[in-house]
Amino acid sequence: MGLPAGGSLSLFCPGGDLGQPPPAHMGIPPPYQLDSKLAAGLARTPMYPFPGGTYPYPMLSPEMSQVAASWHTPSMYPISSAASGFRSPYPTSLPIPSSSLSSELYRFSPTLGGGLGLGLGPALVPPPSSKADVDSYQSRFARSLDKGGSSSANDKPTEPTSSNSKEQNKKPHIKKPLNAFMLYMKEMRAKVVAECTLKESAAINQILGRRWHSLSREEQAKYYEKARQERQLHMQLYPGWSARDNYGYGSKKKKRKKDRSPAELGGNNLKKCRARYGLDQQNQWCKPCRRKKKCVRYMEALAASSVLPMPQSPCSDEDVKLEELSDAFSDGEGDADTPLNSASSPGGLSALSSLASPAPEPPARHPVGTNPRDANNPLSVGQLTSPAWPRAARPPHEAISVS
DNA sequence: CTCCCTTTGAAGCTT
DNA sequence: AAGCTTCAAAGGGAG
Repeated sequence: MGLPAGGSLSLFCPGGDLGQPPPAHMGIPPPYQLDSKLAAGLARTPMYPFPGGTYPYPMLSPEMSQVAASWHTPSMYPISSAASGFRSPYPTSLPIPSSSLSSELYRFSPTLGGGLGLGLGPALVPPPSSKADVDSYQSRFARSLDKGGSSSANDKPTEPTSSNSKEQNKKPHIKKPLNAFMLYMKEMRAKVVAECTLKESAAINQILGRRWHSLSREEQAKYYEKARQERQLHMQLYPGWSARDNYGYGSKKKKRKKDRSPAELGGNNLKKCRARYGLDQQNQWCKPCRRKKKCVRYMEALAASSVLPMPQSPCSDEDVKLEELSDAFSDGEGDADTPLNSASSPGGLSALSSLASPAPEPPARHPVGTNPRDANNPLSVGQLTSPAWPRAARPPHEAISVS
């Protein structure tokens, strides 16, 4: 599905030498934060299999390295002050450097920064030193938020300024500040897209994820610093804001990847069709499941079992889609063997990453696209320099995979 | 039209 | 405290 049809992604990005994923600074934590999470993250494996033996993007080629270097030229990150501070622990106190403010503002006010805000020079916009300025930024930001609809509970800083009731319904919500990787993605996405004909965000993000790992510490530090500044500015702009405010935002994505272990929830009845019937009995699946939508049976079971109603996505496509992905590599038999959960969700991954131990054991299973049985798989354990799948402990729910 | 995918990281929530 | 979940961006794909 998410895969570029046809498989051979090399077509999408000529000159790709990504078959040699860069260990780069694998395991090197952010400069200011030596936590296991990142280390775990560094070892993640892309979910998009890149069949055909080549990782289709030249992100790691020397050529690209040069490009990447140019991307981080001072002109792009004129925040030399910030850069200079990367090495040392951050001065945790405000005030935020003006550079950071501007970097933040581009995001809060798209009109200021455009899509690739990071590319903006810092001093383009003065920091919201005055309340009027802050209000201005807030309102701009709020206006930029309506695209997804919202049901956020809080939203104190931004009241619905829109005229129509529809927009009032979906109160603009204050979005989370971008983290380092998100900032990086935002900046680099266009370049990756330009270099490759590939446009699918999922695939692009995989590339960006790998590139992220290939970045040097200093390069990553820039983004961590940026992210930190974003957070600080965000706190300034919206003192009372909490990430919790956005939970359930838009009524979608809610618990997208939540119920990963139906068994835990109540046995077979609470299994989704895929888990209950297996791949080879898809004809038994409920219609939504076949369509990769909510599993009605699951929903019913949930309701019947008085478990909290699941507003979303019980029939997580994770499994299904990953099946499909994994099927591209190994037919069927490996299904239960595929790291469905790992592959699936951001949440799952995050959770998994948090499980990572400093010295992860060799992965018991192989992420999609790293099937060692596939000798041609560029992402196979043998070929990857970063096979260390962070999951030292296998999530129990993997057992629910249909065998 | 709506939701999913896919990535990492931050933060909230749950146990 | 540790583990888990959600959300942040993005845009094509799929139903």
